[in-house]
Amino acid sequence: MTTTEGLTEGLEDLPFNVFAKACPSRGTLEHVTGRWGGLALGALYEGSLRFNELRRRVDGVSEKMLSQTLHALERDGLVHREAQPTNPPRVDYELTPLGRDVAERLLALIHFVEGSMEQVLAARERYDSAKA
Amino acid sequence: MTTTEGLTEGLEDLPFNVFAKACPSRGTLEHVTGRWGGLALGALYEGSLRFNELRRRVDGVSEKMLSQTLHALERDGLVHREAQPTNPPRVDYELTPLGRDVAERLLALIHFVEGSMEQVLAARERYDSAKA
DNA sequence: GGCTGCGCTAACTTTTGGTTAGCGCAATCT
DNA sequence: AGATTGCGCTAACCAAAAGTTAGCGCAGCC
Repeated sequence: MTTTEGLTEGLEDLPFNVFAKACPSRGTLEHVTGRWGGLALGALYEGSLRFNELRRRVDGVSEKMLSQTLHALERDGLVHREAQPTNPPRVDYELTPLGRDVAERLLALIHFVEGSMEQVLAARERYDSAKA
Repeated sequence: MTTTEGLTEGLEDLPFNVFAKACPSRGTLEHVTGRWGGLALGALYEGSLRFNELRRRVDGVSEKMLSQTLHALERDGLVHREAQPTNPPRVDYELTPLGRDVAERLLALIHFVEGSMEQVLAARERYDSAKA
């Protein structure tokens, strides 16, 4: 893309390829699918939320991680951050159009996994009892 | 589900909910969307592969992590592992039907992200130059 | 007038991920 | 013939990421 890169050997037709170690898409994918990134995007899909609202929605996330995660997503252009310099500060987060598109795909995956959990748990029991 | 569980407080209608800290679906989602889980599923979508074939495909993964990742996916019933006790050992991995369904959704997300990378990179430049 | 909530950030600890080395044997090069 | 590489791991160790705790300054509530 930029100038000097040899990281798409054998895949010249596709500009970006997650399977290549140095491809920037891998980093973005990690932001999106990371432990908290996915849940944050999922929660924001229903509408804009303030920081602590989001925090309560995403059960178990620490302030540090949520803040970090949101900054990464904002930098990648998936989330828009609107801070009002009032006191106490009010900061709203909402998905950008690109973020919505990503969140849709993500939610399709999330909901599918949720819906498959019985199968998954059954598979685990089989696996564990076979190995025991 | 099994017998004694009180982890879906306030969401009785949905059996599993990733947003709840203790929900087992969160763990499975992490296996699926984790750094290597996603790439492994993506690579296996094209067909069954041996351990080291997979390792070469997923650029940058260590043997330890790949092995670990595959075991988790196997336990969750997404990947089938077929080991032949020959020497040198031959171990083939392939997706289960459930794994295919998951991989399809995942690939939709992955390909969308790959296709959006120019926008993402542009957003990053904007963000970085604004903050500088 | 003391307490909580707001949205963070800095310092520290724990957990996780990653790296290196080795395993025993078979097929492949020299 | 002898050395070298590849196979699919695992154990031991080390670096990086995530989690935890504390604190910020002010506004509104009790």
